[in-house]
Amino acid sequence: MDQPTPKKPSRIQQKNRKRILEAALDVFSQHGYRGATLDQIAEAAGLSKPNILYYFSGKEEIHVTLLNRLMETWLDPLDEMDPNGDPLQEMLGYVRRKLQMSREFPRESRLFANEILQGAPRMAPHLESGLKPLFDRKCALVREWMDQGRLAPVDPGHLIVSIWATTQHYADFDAQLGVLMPPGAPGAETFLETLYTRLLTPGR
Amino acid sequence: MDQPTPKKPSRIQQKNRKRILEAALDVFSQHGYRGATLDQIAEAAGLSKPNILYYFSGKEEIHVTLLNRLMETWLDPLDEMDPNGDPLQEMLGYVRRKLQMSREFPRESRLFANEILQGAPRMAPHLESGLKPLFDRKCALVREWMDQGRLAPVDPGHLIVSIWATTQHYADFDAQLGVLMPPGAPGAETFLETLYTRLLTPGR
DNA sequence: TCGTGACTTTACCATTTGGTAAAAAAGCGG
DNA sequence: CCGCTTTTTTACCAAATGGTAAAGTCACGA
Repeated sequence: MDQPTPKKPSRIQQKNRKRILEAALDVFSQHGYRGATLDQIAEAAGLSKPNILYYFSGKEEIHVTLLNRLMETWLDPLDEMDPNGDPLQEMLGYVRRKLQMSREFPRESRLFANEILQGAPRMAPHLESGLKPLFDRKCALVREWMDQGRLAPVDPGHLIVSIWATTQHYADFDAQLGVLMPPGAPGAETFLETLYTRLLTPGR
Repeated sequence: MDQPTPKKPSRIQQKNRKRILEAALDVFSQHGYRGATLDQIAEAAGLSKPNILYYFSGKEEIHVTLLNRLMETWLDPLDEMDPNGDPLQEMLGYVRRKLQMSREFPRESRLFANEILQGAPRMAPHLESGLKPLFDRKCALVREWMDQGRLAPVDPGHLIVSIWATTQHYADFDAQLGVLMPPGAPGAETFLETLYTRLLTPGR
């Protein structure tokens, strides 16, 4: 009932595709799309270049596959925000999850940042169809909370964007932060919790 | 008294170097270092490739020149923070100047972001020698203000980093924001002013 | 106006890069 | 162990790319 045309992928195929994607994530996140080469990916994956092209039709398909996989998990923290929870705690929980995700998947974060920096040439559709609706929904939720007086009023859109900005920064600008602060940037959680608590706590 | 070894650059030399750097800023900021090609830069500058290599010894020298010029102006807003001014107003003024700079020089912002994302291979020395000392100095100033009770206490380092993150985001992630919000993201100034006012206003 | 040095162009190169063809080698069900 | 499919390797290729050599062309002071 579920393999009409695409045959089931063999074990070895699954394994090698995974290895390639893993290697490609390393390379793309470090050098960007154009800066990455198939040879680099091949070496990192421990496979020959033509062998990689046996599993993927080209460089772009690898990249697109990575972006697709990324979008699946990238939006989870935002999606998990619960309309029935305590507003402030929900917001802080989101900040915490997003920061943790940046820390846990810095390569994914950089892959994303690289793509956006370059004008999102291979991801514009995803933004429109995947991110936009969720973003709008959560903006509405936040606005509702504010209207009810359960969060201090600010522009919901800018609020969410600022959360992305601050949390992603720790992954994407690691090279800069490493020069300025003790590695790992301890205290980021505390700082961001303070920041958003003071911003969002209602009633002067 | 000021041309010991390097002869004075002729008018035409000045003009063409400027054109090349202008074109290179376009190209590098859009495609990153490895994604940019000399041919692209040449075309954007309206010069032939070998002609460009008459003015610069190679691709890397153009890039490094841009980064050097960038650092000169990039730190100005932070430098302008006045120890004798009103703490909160100084901080808000810094946020405003930084945001304005991101808006006015988005290419420079992206050039910088690209370089950092890639691990700052051509800029690490600048960070250490140019940015670090200024950063430390301003952290000390902010901490002083907090100790005097003139700003609400938070980690000064994370505070400054968060200002970079939020303000740069508007330039660097333009492609993403364009999908989510009305173009130009009006209201960013207002939002950031609210954010940092609530964070930093002393006394509960 | 003429020579000389500053600037440009034309014609190339060697390497790298994404990608292909086809032969060789594994796997694997029977 | 056989035959067929899946996987991997070897040997290439055309285009792109950073860069060079050397022959012009231009500008301008004497």
